[in-house]
Amino acid sequence: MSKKGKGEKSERILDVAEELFALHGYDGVTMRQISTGAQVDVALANYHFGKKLDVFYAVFNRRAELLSNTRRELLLKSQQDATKKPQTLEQIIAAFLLPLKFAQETGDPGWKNYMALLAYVMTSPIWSKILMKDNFDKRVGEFIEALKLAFPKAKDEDIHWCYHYVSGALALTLAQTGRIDRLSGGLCLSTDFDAAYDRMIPFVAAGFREVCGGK
Amino acid sequence: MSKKGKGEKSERILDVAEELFALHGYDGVTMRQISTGAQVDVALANYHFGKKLDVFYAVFNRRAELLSNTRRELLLKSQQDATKKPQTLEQIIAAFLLPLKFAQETGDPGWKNYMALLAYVMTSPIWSKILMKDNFDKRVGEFIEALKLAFPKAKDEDIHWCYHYVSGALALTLAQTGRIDRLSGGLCLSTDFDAAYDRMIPFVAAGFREVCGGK
DNA sequence: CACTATATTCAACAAGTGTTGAATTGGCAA
DNA sequence: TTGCCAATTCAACACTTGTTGAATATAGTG
Repeated sequence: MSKKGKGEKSERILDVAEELFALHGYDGVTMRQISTGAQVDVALANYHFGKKLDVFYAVFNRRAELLSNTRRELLLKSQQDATKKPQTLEQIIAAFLLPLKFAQETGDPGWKNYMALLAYVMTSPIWSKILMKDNFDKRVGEFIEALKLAFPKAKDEDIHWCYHYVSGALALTLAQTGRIDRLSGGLCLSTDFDAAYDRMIPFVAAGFREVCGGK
Repeated sequence: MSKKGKGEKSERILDVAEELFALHGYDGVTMRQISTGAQVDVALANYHFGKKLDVFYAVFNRRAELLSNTRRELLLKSQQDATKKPQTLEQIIAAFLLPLKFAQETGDPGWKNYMALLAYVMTSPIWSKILMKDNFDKRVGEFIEALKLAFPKAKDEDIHWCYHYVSGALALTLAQTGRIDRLSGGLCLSTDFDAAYDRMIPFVAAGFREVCGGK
């Protein structure tokens, strides 16, 4: 039914590629590592997706749309709930962050790898320009518009910088580098997205109120 | 005088490698790209530094110590200034962030590349484990101790997560991906570290106070 | 000058890279 | 059966990779 990659081997290739790209980056992964990991011939990935670059794109796009749609749904839903008044700041931020938490809770272990891949793309000077503009920038635009409504007196400059900090805190969380595990002596775990998001929302909400005006 | 790499060609190699590694990552750069960029033979980098991995380490370590020392100096200085009472939260955060701003202001264009490299290392699941433990983790430990003094009632868990958010906001700023430029329509610039740090300090300070207790 | 140690280049190797055209398999329809 | 198309494997290609040992240049010292 789907346009590309019907077979199960095709999805296995994407799964393995997802994990490897997330861990080693685009250039740190070879087609043979992918194919041996998926237990298929080296030529099969090329047959299904085209060049190595297209494999990378296929991996990235596979879950991008789903994530983007969930974000929009949550944002719209919270807008409808708060009929008259603008949404609360926490609602806006939650609509932006929680879809990642929900994806994690589906149980599909591939999401964990995809989030690390997303962090890799977000922080790369090269990939961020190529891959973030299609799906993600549109949602970010809506997110920023909602923030402008929540802080009508704030300068656009301030809102964009504050969003930038949220984006950074999120990216490092998605990356799951394990650094917080070591620094905290095991008290905090990189993979504990519940703990991460529960604190991140009040943290960045307070930051927004401080920088973008009282309210 | 220095133990390694006296010649100017040797430094040219590090400069070019620094720029390329920051942009493309470790695996995205070849020894020949480095050598042609530095206008030297391909074997020279091996002669001076050893294997490709050692070149990468040499690039990273060249400025790591200097940065780490500046951080300690600023942290100690602010501790002495506020003799009795613990430092203000803003002082602690500034001691952590401003050394990067100062390095930028030296005029050496290499620092810009090094910061992108630092972001690459910080967000990489692999490199962060290898490279951050020597110089940086020690300073982070002192930083977190100072935060514990500033928030004596806070749970260690909360402090570590909040530091994690600061670290993420910093990393994405250092990466200079140019994304904020595009999203803001040119209103904000990735390379404008002044604008980034001036807002980042009050932003994360408010976040800390929210999550780690009133004060 | 000669001697020496360092710095730099030259030439080449073995291994690994992405990619592709041909060959093979497998299932399904006529 | 036969034919057909998609999926998969096989084998190989041209090219690039990191690395190294030998050769050459350079500069400092006696």
